Amino acid sequence: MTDRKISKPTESELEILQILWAHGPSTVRFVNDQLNEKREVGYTTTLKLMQIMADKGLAIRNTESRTHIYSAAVSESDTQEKLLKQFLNATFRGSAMKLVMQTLGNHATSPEELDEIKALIEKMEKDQPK
Amino acid sequence: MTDRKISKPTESELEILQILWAHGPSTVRFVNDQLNEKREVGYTTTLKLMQIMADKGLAIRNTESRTHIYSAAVSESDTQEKLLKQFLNATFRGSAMKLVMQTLGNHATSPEELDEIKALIEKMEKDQPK
DNA sequence: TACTTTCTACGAAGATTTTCGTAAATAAAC
DNA sequence: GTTTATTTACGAAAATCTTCGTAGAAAGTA
Repeated sequence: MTDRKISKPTESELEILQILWAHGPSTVRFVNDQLNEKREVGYTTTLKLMQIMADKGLAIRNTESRTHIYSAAVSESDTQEKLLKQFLNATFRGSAMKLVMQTLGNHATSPEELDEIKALIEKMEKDQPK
Repeated sequence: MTDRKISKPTESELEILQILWAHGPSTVRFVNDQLNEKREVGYTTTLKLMQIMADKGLAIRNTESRTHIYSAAVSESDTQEKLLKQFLNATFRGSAMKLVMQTLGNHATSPEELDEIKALIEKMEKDQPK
């Protein structure tokens, strides 16, 4: 169905989107091979999921040749932003700060990355001073 | 079933956990009322969910009085940490930095909170210098 | 050409999650 | 004491998500 609003991808759909974002337009075979590097998935399972994604408007498919080519129809950053918002509300009751603190505290971040984050914070403080 | 490993809460279960974390041990009636401030949910729906949560080990119930009292059986921070890890991998392919940047960039954070985050970063850099 | 492989379409089974109706027990109200 | 309201238990329907089997078309191979 060509729905007005694009629905939130399921976990499996997100997995496929990650592959499409990382590798660009791909065949079902390629996506399935990628998935199978992590876990066993049947070919028709992947096919069906990608067809559903095309239906939902999450992917676009080019049917010119017999082997269809699928591409992501939603951008990575838009999707991340939307999912982040939901996750933030559902899991951290909307507290961006708690999420950031928890992330920094528990997940590896290089000194360069920390500097980059600090720079962003300082920029934000400058733009909107106390 | 008393399962060894406590399973990841579903969205609805997480919603209920949030209420239990925020308000402490509660009755089904109270939780249902809280839920209904956001959206319409039937009483027996909430009851069933909470019974399932007790089965799964996500909640503990006290059945001493007729009106059972449920409490969270998992801690808020442990659950956040577990869910964050999964979300980070699924949505940001494991890049903690991208998630932090995206969060700071798009979600309101007060100057005080920004300072607190900056302080954490500086502490991390001191503990593990370049 | 005949055989094999690869691909899409389709439908449906399986699994999980969410919802609720009904019944029975207990408590409260009259 | 009878009626009404509240609560739990149970089961199953509904909704969503995941998986795959089968069939047929198209392409490749001997």
